[in-house]
Amino acid sequence: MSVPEEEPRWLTEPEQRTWRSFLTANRLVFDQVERQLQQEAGLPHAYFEILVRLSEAPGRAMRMSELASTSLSSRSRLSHAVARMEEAGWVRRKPCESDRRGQIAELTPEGLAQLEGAVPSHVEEVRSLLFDALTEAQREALLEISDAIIDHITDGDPPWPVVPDGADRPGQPA
Amino acid sequence: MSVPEEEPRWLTEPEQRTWRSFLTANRLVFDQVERQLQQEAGLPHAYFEILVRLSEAPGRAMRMSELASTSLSSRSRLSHAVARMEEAGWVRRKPCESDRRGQIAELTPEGLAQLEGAVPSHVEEVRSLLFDALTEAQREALLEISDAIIDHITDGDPPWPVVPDGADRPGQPA
DNA sequence: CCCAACGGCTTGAGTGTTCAACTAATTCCC
DNA sequence: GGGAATTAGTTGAACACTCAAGCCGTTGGG
Repeated sequence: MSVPEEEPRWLTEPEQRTWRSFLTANRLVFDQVERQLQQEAGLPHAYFEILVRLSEAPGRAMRMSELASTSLSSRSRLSHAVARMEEAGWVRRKPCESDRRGQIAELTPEGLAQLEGAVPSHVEEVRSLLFDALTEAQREALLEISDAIIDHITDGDPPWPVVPDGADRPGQPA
Repeated sequence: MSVPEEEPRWLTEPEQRTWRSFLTANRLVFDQVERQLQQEAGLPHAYFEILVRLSEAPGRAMRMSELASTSLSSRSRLSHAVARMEEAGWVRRKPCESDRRGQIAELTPEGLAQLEGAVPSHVEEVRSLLFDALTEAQREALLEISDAIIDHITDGDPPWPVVPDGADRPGQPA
């Protein structure tokens, strides 16, 4: 109804095509990842990511707020998610010693088993959806592009370290 | 719980980094697009996309099933979404002449106004989130990569024509 | 010391998405 | 032509996410 006074900088035609393709590619990939994970392991991708982050943390435990930011989740979302996963027995909540406001989420053995059960087919799916479609040069370009976007948006303050520090097991995609 | 018998093809370390960055970049971009559109125009991105597709269709009307596939929406999702947008007065349902099972969704003037009100700030957001982060070469690479992914997944049968055919107005991102 | 501001986390209502089940019209094909 | 299979679309229940509000702890001046 109300149109801003200034004419916005429209997208050029190539930009628009890029945006639409980017959007489409993303929907296709992530919708399928979501479906696959839900079917094979009965968990949404957001939960999977939370479990991955927890599994990589020292002691397989992490402060709620830290877990929220590393898994790109709002606090609210994480709260709901951990509540559900606690019911499922995959996660335990513990009070935080140093700050009585805090909560620590800890991955249970059952949660780890759940995660490890979900990983193989998920990895397979990611490979077949994404990497099988790309040449090595494209893969590399995609990494650089993604990092450029992340840097731009977070202003050089990425939500998690680029190189995961968990060293005792093969890396998990998240 | 049940682990497949064959060791899956693990992701290489560069592949894993690429996947994580891709995932992160995507979340950052699309979460923000969603938030922005919700705040400024009070509609989710999925609804916005539906309105865009409708606005580009001849007669600003389209069969439900066609609309579903061009907007990358499930039939169920579209049904719910159109129901809501019909309540809001943005869309009208009409019976389909040639197939009495069919329904035709038509964009109302109010719906068009809603869309046109939402576009400028959305375009601005897309530009500042995505294109401001990329060089022209990267933008081009992103287009090629996205198209490669789309082709791979849809097996050369993209859900909508690459070049939008609406000609009487500046292109809208979706 | 105390009160106000802040930070960490949870909660509940509202909304969107999914999945499976369902109705109804159409097509296939014997 | 008639009945099975298919296609179009809707519906409701289950679930996840968002937003705003709220509850404690903690911190930082006066």
